[in-house]
Amino acid sequence: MDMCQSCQYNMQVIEKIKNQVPDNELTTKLADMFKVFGDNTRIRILWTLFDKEMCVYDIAEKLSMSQSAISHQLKTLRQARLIKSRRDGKNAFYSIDDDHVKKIIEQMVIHVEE
Amino acid sequence: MDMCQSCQYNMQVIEKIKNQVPDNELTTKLADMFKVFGDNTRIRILWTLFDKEMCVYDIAEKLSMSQSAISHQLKTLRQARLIKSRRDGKNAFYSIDDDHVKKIIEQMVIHVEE
DNA sequence: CATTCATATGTTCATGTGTTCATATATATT
DNA sequence: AATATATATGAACACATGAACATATGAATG
Repeated sequence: MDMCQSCQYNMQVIEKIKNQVPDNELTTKLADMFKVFGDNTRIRILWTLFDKEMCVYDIAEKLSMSQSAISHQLKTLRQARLIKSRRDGKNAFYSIDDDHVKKIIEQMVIHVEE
Repeated sequence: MDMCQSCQYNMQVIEKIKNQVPDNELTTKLADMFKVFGDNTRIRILWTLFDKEMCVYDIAEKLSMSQSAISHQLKTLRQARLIKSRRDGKNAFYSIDDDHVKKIIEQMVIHVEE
């Protein structure tokens, strides 16, 4: 079967993982990154930003949550480099920072929907 | 560019995600599943099981942790259906339950290693 | 059936986490 | 400069979580 670039990359990763003692530094990084995804509010924020940028107020409104709660979670997501922000006057617009973020969520959707 | 089956599936998922109000039931499932991955011990267990089944004692030994701690985490992983177990005499052998588990970890490895 | 080995589980404790509330900062407008 | 609007931040609280410890269960073996 033909394999796209992304799947070829995956194969390389599998080879790297196989038969190795788990590297604690790497697994810690992985776990920490999974933790950032492991909150309903943050997933909903990422979902909301999936294909467009939005300002804080609009995210809060869309998710029916307080501006403060959203802002706190945006900070967490920004620190993890999953989203980026840009200021435009009084507003701060947030968007997904990395295509991997989408792939990771997609993969999990595939998993939980089976 | 040619796309493999897996990537075509991803495209379908993107379409599903775009422009939708986040479905709270789905995002909760996603977050809960990410949470299970979001612990260093559990990631190390999954890593250890990546290409072979192992019994509890050997996992504990390999990760230099107590049998009790490993057993507790195995229970969490089993409840989330990420691993399955089979008994053979006195031993319980655990293995990855679903190829998605590998893909999800691979995707995250790709992400954190950039 | 008593013992041993492998695994599972209940409880406790310390630590981590998410939200709320109050307040601070930043930018635009008058 | 004063005010309004948008966002960020700090502290506090309730709740979740992971490991340690003690103990229970289950299976093999004498």
